[in-house]
Amino acid sequence: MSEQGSPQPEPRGRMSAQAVSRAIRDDVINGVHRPGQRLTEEAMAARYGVSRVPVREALRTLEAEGFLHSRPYAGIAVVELDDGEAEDLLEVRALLEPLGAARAALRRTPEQLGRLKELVALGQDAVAGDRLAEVARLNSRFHEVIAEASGSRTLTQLVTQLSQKIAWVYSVQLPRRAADSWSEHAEIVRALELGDEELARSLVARHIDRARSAYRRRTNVVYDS
Amino acid sequence: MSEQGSPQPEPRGRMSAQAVSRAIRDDVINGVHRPGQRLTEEAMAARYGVSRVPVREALRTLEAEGFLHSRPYAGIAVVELDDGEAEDLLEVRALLEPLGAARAALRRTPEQLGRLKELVALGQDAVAGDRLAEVARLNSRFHEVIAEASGSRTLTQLVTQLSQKIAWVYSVQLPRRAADSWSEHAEIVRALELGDEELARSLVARHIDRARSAYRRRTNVVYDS
DNA sequence: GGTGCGACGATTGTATTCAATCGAGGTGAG
DNA sequence: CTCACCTCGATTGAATACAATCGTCGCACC
Repeated sequence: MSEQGSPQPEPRGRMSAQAVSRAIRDDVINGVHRPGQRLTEEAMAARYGVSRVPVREALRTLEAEGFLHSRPYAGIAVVELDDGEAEDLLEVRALLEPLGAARAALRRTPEQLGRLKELVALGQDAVAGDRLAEVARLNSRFHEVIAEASGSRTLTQLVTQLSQKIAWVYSVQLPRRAADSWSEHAEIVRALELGDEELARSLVARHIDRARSAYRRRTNVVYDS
Repeated sequence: MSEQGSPQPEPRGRMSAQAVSRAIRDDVINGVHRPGQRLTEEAMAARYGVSRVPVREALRTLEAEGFLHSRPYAGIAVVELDDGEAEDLLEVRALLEPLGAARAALRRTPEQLGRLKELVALGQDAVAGDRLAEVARLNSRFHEVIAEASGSRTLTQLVTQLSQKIAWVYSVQLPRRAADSWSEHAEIVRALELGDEELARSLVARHIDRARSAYRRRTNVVYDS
């Protein structure tokens, strides 16, 4: 454990348990807390400027989401990523997201469509500006919003977990990025706007297939999703 | 909120946070806490014989798992099940579990095979003895063990969440049960023992399809999975 | 010199206490 | 009579304090 130079790395006012949860999750996804690293409650409390109680609640949440692992009295640590983990995540996503997209084409609200367009704009902007962490975050959010638009709470929850984990895997394992996927995102939004169920389904399926093969080649396209 | 006659309904010694989490989850699945019902921290603390702190941690865990829903200062309540929720769960499971079964056929250990055989025996016994809650629990466990045997942490986590939710949906919405599915379970175990990937995949796919159509007919087979 | 045992420090788990916020019920003015 | 406002009770959110447990280091003993 290295000494902590800065107690509050992001002093965005005093955080509550939910905010602590988000902050720790972001720090895990962005590699601030590395896989296998042990997270002591007191260190987290100091880091985020709260007491141990909200920290514990946040850690339980993240444990349930699969980012952390704990055993009684043995402490809590960041999950170690298996080699096959990334491929598993992409394979499962390849099963789930086309289904969600097809439903979203039928059920999306105008508000959701607007948010998606906004996300595409922000994403393309972040790509142009080379802001990697922001690209990853927007990517996850994009797929989460589509899942929400499917109207299925089950799909929403699962896709949200998956896309966050995928962003994590990418950021930890691959320090590169891709730009093209955001034009595919724009295509997907258009299909949703048209309400074309099968087009949305196939576009998302192809989109994710490309991400998978790009990942397999370990080259170029990353942060794709 | 009716008055609490019995402070500790299951006095299995003093519970810790993890045990409280399991206990509340079981009570939700078995309909003790009904959908929409608000769960105050103090009532839970009294019910399970601990203070509010471990209760809060358990509630955060269950919230992340999707059984409960909370908003700041608005309290925490059992999620209300949509009408389409059950079908969504079954549809997603129909996508995921055949994949898990195929992998399990290749990677299952002898220990896991033994546990599955034991579960089949226990399940058939519980069916014969008409112990509904136990049948549901064993059902979930059976599918969870197969997912574990797939060697994919992603699949394990998702299938575990799904099977528990499905047990919940069934127990809340349908007060009937089925016996036959356990003979199908036995068939699946045999395929895993043979190491036949495609047989395992197709048996699980058919198994879940039957559960889905049974559910749609709203008759006979329940607690099937 | 190696090994087993025991005490200490560190960390987690829980309880108690206090502060912040929300909603319901009452009260008074219009 | 209706509605706005305000006060109060209840509940959640957070901090502090205390107890239980684990790992490690050191020492005695074999």
